[in-house]
Amino acid sequence: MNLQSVIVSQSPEDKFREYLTTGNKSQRFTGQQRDMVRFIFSHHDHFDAEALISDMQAASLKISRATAYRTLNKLVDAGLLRRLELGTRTFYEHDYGYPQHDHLQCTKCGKVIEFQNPIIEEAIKQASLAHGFQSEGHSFIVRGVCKECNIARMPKRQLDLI
Amino acid sequence: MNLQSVIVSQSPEDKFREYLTTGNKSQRFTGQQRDMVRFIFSHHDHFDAEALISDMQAASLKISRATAYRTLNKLVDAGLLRRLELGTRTFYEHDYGYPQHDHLQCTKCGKVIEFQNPIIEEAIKQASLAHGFQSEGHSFIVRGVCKECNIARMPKRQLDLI
DNA sequence: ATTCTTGCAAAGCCTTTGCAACTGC
DNA sequence: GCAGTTGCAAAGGCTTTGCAAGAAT
Repeated sequence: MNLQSVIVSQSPEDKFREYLTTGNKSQRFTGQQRDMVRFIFSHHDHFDAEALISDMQAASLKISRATAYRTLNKLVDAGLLRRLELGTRTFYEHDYGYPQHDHLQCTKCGKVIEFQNPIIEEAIKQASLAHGFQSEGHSFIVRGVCKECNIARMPKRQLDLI
Repeated sequence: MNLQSVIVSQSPEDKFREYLTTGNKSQRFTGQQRDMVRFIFSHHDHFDAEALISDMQAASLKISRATAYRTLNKLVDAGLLRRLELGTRTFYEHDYGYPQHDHLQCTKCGKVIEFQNPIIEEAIKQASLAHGFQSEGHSFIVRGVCKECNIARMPKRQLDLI
């Protein structure tokens, strides 16, 4: 996590519980779901389903693939997680308690860097207005090479010039 | 296509031929590849592999799935096509001869609207500078509801107020 | 002739799903 | 006890790939 958290009154676990029982729904909050929520909100920055499953298994937590996928979908629906489509793979990151931001993705090492820029909201507003579009969300990913990879790739001679 | 084309000196076909033989490569330009390039650059705005295959078959052009996928990858590599990751599906759009732009995607009807805004380049510049990042490209997709779908969903009473 | 491309079908990857056993409420 | 959840393994999409036959240069 690089950005400052947003202050929230409920714990992720409570928020999820609330979601599960809101409206006409009567979904259950199971032990496995509780483990997932706790694990995700104490450990991960952004991750994909497979990484979550193996990390939880490594932490001796019981988790089956099917349940992991099913619960991830619920967590997104509940507003706890945000889906992050990097290339063609789906990653997840904290949504609840974490500010809106965008991403720089390094094509060499795969690292993902978060950044914030209010200009982007402005661009969305302008484009929406121009096309009578009602925006609901966005995905903005800048691909390139991060500072570390850039230095590593640079021949020594060029480094001297900095 | 909604935006004004960029003037290019070579035909897409010639540019692809050039790519195939540039450097140490000695790749062949086959009839099927030629059909694909011609078809894509005369018909499609943006499309996915399956749509291309069935559209070409409907036009009585011979095309096998494997070759379509292989050639699409080459066309991206050659700079003729740009990959457009919408959600978790891969679409393609013209890159050569077509200006840089971004997308509004309607979550109701699936329509994709192109827009241009120089502010976005500025945002990329700022974020890259702040993180020592060397940007190579980006993907910016705004999800929401397009004008038509918005009107269709609106009760008659509210329409009267417009 | 040589080397690359094609086409089929099989395999890969990620994700969803049918169904019987199980469990939270 | 009822309705929702789990877990397995199978199936679903989309994309890649091994290999023998075919085509471009």
